[in-house]
Amino acid sequence: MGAYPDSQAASTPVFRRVCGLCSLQEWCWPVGMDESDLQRLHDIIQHSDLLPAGEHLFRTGDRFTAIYAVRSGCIKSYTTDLNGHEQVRDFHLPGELLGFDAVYPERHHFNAVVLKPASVCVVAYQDVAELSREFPGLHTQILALLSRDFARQQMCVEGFDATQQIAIFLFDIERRLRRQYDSGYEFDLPMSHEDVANYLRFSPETVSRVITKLQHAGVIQADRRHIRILDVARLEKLAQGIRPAQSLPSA
Amino acid sequence: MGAYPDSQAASTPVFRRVCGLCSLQEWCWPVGMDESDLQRLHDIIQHSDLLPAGEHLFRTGDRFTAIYAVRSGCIKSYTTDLNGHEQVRDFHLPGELLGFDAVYPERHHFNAVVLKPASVCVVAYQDVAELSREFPGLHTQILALLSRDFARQQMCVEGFDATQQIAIFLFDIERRLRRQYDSGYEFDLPMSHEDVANYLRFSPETVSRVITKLQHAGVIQADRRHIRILDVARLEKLAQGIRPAQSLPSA
DNA sequence: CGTTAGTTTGACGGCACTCAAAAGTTGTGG
DNA sequence: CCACAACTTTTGAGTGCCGTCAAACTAACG
Repeated sequence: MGAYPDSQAASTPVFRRVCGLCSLQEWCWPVGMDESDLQRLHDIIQHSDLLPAGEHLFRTGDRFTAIYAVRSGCIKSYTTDLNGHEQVRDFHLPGELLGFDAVYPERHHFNAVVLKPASVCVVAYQDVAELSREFPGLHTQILALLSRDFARQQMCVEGFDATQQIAIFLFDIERRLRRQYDSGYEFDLPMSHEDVANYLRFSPETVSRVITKLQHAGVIQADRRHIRILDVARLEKLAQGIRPAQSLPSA
Repeated sequence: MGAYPDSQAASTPVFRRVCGLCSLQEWCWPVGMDESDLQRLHDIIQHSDLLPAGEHLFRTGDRFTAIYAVRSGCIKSYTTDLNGHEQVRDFHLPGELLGFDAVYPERHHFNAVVLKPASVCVVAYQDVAELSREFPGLHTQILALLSRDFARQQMCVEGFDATQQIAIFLFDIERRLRRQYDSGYEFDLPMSHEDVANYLRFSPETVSRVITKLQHAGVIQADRRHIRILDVARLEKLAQGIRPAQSLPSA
């Protein structure tokens, strides 16, 4: 599945150092660093092997030690409420950060589990603090990434009804996956409909029904998790909630 | 209303320097700074006069120049979608920051308007960058505040139904107002029911109905915006979504 | 005192949830 | 390779929560 080379597997159990030239830089740290700076950065950042689905990066209550940058695959963050009900908080795709939630009060607020086999970069938080003293732009960069992800996450609950929500979701996921590999508006959802439904606070049945509806309307083509956007402009209109002359059959 | 002295009004139009000892420090910047450090900080931070309701701190698209810390009153942040519908994003109470949303791409993503006459502290973003070079802990502190506010905001959309959502909301607002002034679980909502409804994505009628229901159940006492929590434990249970033996009449 | 905005209350309808079952897919062991 | 189990997705029927529409009421302000 990997669209780019991903580690020459080794035997170390958890995280190990790999990179010659960190594939992360182009996504995460485009702060004005020269060759030798990057070398130092690589000495600090730890790259994981490919983590299997189901493995946890951290769990609620774990002590905050490091931040993670997703390089490939997909991470799901979720909480479990007092009734034992799981609530998906976010999906983390390549080029996105997670872990900053726990800066205060130094404990993680949620669980992070691998959904689709993933490799991540790990930076001890104390190293971040140290690094940012040397590279003043780094903290701005971190804030920019948090700012971007925050805005994105907000977007996903803006929908008025299920159709708009899911249009937003599909449009958003496609754009984020595109950062990694442009596949011409055709892609596989990294998560199950059940996770999508949980994330958007709908039932899995509703997700299925809406996708079917979008398909009948000719906006997308879908076979289970495999999605192909046929009419990008129309999907975007739906995502933006253009209601006048809504051309979708309501049933 | 002010629980603490708030500026000896002056004639300068927008923001001006005031403080002898910044009232913000206890909320926002408890980084190990000594007396003289604080003095320098005060030379940089600008304190506003009391801003009247309706005044905007910034609007969508405005260039990002500064971050704001609320000292008193209440700020509402909101967006307006393509249909002209207003969507409330958050309420900002004393001790909370806003403006970091715009670190990337250097434009504000939403509007910020004064709901209840407010005074704020303003820090030019370039000054933040400069300051944090001197005070390594400052950036951690900023991240901690963002982390806290982020977690809080997440919490407010976790509700399963309208009753739980509003219980969460009331419980949360009370706790945040308490930072400023402990009034024994009695307080005035700084925003209209309409804004609450918009924020929680309900209709104003639903908010009103739920509040009435909570009142009949003896959990709170309410007269329009004035709220008094009678049974804190029960409200917290509702907020946490304890469903077994739910003791509220459904009508 | 009149006007306006905000809140409360009621009746009705629709969107999404629940319950239920079938169809398709994936994984496992014989 | 096939059979079986477990899971995911799809589809249908009925229900309920909340939105919409509407009207009465209260508070605030000039």
